[in-house]
Amino acid sequence: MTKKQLIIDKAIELFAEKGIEATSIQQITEQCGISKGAFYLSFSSKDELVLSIIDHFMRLITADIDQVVRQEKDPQIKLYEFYLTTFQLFEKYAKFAKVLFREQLQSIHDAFIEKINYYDNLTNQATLRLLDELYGERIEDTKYDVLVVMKGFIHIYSQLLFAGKLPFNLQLLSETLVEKTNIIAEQTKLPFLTEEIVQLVRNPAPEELSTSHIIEEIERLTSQVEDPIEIESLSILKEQLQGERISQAILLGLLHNLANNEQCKWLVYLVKQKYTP
Amino acid sequence: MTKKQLIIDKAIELFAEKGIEATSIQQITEQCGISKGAFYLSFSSKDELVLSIIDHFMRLITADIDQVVRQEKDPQIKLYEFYLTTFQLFEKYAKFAKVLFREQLQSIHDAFIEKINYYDNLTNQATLRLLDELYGERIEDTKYDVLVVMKGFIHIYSQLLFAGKLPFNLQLLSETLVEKTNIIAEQTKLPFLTEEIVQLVRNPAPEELSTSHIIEEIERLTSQVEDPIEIESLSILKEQLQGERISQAILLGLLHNLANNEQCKWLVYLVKQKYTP
DNA sequence: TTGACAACTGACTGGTTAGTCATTACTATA
DNA sequence: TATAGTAATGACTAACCAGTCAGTTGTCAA
Repeated sequence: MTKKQLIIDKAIELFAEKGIEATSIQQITEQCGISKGAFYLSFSSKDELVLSIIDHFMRLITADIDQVVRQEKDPQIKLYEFYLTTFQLFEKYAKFAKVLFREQLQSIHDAFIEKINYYDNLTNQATLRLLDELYGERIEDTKYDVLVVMKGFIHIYSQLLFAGKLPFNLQLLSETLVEKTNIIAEQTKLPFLTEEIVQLVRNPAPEELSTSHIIEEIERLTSQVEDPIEIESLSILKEQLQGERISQAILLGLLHNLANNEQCKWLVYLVKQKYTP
Repeated sequence: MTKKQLIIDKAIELFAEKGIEATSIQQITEQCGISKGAFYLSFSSKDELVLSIIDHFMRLITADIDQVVRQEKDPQIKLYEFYLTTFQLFEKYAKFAKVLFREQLQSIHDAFIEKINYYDNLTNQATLRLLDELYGERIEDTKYDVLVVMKGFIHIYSQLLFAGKLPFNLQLLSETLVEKTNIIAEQTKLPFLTEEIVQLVRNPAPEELSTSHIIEEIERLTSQVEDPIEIESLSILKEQLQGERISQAILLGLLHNLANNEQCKWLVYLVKQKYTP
């Protein structure tokens, strides 16, 4: 484990316990068994640490959820898996999720909200695509309401999950939420949200999806991954993206090689967003 | 306005802007135009200020919502009014509500969560009574889920309210939530929450409802209210509660006299809880 | 063994915090 | 006007904070 990862792990623990604001760098370095100076070799400031943590976890979560929604499957099953994956991710990254819910509207720094909003919007996009597959034109008027209600379900049941000490039956919970979502989507006649939310659910900033940004991510990963297949895949992927014609078959094959490595999930997500239908 | 009230008002503003943790006593006193020492004449610590603020607003909110639910009306109309009142209260005390949502799961101090939970449970009790009126036995299996879903609706739409700069059409929002609530309550077959939540929605601590506690509240108010009718009502109320036989007619009449004064709302709520069916 | 370089340390700076308390200003009664 | 009692002040303490940097330690190659 790199020093950076160690710091992130311990910081998350402390943030979850006491909140970001109330946790000092001192306490984090003590928990890590390193000196204060060593912290500043890995991160230039406390803010950078927090932003790194948000990026780190939100990328994992966003990529996983997107992957579930992109599958070629019965949309009803995907809806179930969407809920289940979401709750499983919250369980897996419980401490981070606690921090997230905790500081939610809270700022300390506008940059934090902005970053969280950015990833939130990405997930909203994926969810809207799923809703379109599920109900299509039938919920044209109410789709934003259905989206928001789904987020409300997730939000409030997550709170219970965190308040109670677990373990909950997440499969059963997801089943009941699928039922509720279908009922709401099929029966709701009155829309509330129309255009206001379009601003809130705005498209993600496009610069993230530039080819050069993706190439950078590949180069970053090249120095981190160890598996030879993955290294070669990254190398070929770079060539493909820089070449003139891109073979979908090769692309998908390469992404498949990389999909199981947590570090590469974000890259896979970015490439799929940009180059696959 | 008392000095205490001035401090509460300005503190709420600053807390809403920057969060509780990030707001110093210094800043609060500067905003009030008083010295640091003067603050400590009104509150013994920052924690006491925060707890006072929570009490102050949660009492107003709890009492108002309880009053809506207690009316003798068509339950469907009460459901609508329940939502509308909730959102109107959030709008009225927007700054406090922001602080509440902001620090939500956050502790800084366990005492804060405990207090918020206490009032949350009171509102849950009122909501469950309303659900019983609305759907009775039909939702015996799913009533806790319906309760939680209602809270999810309120939570997530409130977040939108706070994120967007308002103004939203709260009447329309409440109408759509009535529709959604009815749909969920009448159509949901699969229960998820059963007994776990009974622990979370536990009854409020009973000591709050002791007669002596209510008498104390009357005495506290006697030195604060100015309207002669209200002063006399408090005096007679005290006699009634200390006497052996309590006349329901007199009681209700007195409560009616006091109901319009914001300061007295909590007393009215307490007496109704204890002495009226 | 030596030298070069990177990793690491922790005392230190300048700043902010909650809370205290000797002192002063004000107010009301005699 | 004199006096007693209360309200208010703000300099002060001790603790903590993020971030810095001169100096130490560890490592590896020559």
